[in-house]
Amino acid sequence: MTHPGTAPARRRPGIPDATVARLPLYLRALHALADEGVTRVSSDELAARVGSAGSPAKVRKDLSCLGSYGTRGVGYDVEQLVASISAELGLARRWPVVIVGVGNLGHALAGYGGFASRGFAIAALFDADPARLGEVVGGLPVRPMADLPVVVGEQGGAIGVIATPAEAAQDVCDELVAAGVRSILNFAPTGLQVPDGVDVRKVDLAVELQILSFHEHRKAARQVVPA
Amino acid sequence: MTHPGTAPARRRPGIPDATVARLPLYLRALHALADEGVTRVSSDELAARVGSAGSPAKVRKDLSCLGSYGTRGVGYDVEQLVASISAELGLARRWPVVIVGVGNLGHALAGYGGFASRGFAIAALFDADPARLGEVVGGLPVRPMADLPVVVGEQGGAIGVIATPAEAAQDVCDELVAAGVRSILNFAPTGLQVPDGVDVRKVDLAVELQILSFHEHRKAARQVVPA
DNA sequence: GTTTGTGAAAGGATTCACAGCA
DNA sequence: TGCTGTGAATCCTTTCACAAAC
Repeated sequence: MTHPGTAPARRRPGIPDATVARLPLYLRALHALADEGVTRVSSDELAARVGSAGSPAKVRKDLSCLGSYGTRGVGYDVEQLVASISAELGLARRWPVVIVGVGNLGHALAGYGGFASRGFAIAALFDADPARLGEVVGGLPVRPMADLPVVVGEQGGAIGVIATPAEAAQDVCDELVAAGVRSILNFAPTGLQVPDGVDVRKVDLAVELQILSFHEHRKAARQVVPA
Repeated sequence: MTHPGTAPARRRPGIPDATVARLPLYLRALHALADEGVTRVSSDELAARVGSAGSPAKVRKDLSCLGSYGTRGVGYDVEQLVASISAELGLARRWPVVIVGVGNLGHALAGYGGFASRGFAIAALFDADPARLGEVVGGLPVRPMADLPVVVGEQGGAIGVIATPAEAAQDVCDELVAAGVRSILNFAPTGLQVPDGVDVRKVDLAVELQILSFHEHRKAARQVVPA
């Protein structure tokens, strides 16, 4: 910190991306700790809980971005950290999520309980296939794409989830952006072009497997030709 | 390259992780190009196809790890690159995948066509719930966890996918490792402890949304208090 | 002229290691 | 004594920029 002795926490002129990506993992672990009745945790313990992505030094550096919520010689207050990270991630508000594409994956997402418990509310489901319209999935009716701007407008913004086949993804993406969505989670196995100011994160199941495949392949090679 | 004029491609004393994570994206884009009948591609064009994760310089550096498969002034041969990346990722072989947990998400994964077309074969489905045993999902019967070592043994190794609730994930992970699985894709929202030599990749849907939430939150703040 | 391949520079992220505080 | 907070050092990644090759 630049100078000591003033307000307890000043922080945050830009949190590194790598840290932002880990804050949700800490939050997850802290909620689990809270459920177990634990009230204090050290950087060592928290790192262990997070698994392979965590080291004690990383935990401390990451958390120091939020201000000083730890006590030397003792550790961090679980409840306080939960509050601080939640605030930083913008989870004070419950974000509306719209899911486009109600195939296999869309169904699974619509039925996933983990969203509600972690700050998100599924606001609506959409599908381009007229045959699916009106079908009720996870308690919500499937709506036509034409309704998208209305729903996003009503919600005052939303996070968009693309769960369509690859061929449809760019069109859907364009429609989401036109409707005012500025954050998109893309499950379709294709890259998306978006204007500045729109964030896209992608999850491609086959890509994850291929990365594992690379390492598995290497391990196998190492056994045959050791050293 | 250290010295010119010898064999056409020498390569690969360790590919950086960041590059490994992008090779599947290039492969995806190249397959799409091939389907369109395109036979040559430049680093600029490939970068554009990959979307936000690509820059021409990155493409060139990444591909240079595989050896020299480009032609200056012309670009890369699509077919040759597909072959070269596939080989590097170990996709000559079709990897068996075992899925544990046949809930919402497990169903979606079992029914996902994208695995087969991209180098993977679902070898078996498992669930700890006796009520689900024998149920047929995506053409495969749900089997008891006790069968896991047999199946992994028969296949000579496999990639494990954990699609269970968080509470069960660590136990399932231990069983997978005990059965000989050394590469795991974890969809359960919890960190996993694994011994050395086992790779874990994780996909947590709520975590992805929370990262988007952070940026959305920031964007909103920026509008209210503009610089 | 065009586009690759690659050193060199710049920018981030992680780890180290220890001062500072409870 | 124990554990946080943090500069310094290290490592990894990305970008730049240009010579070499077509």
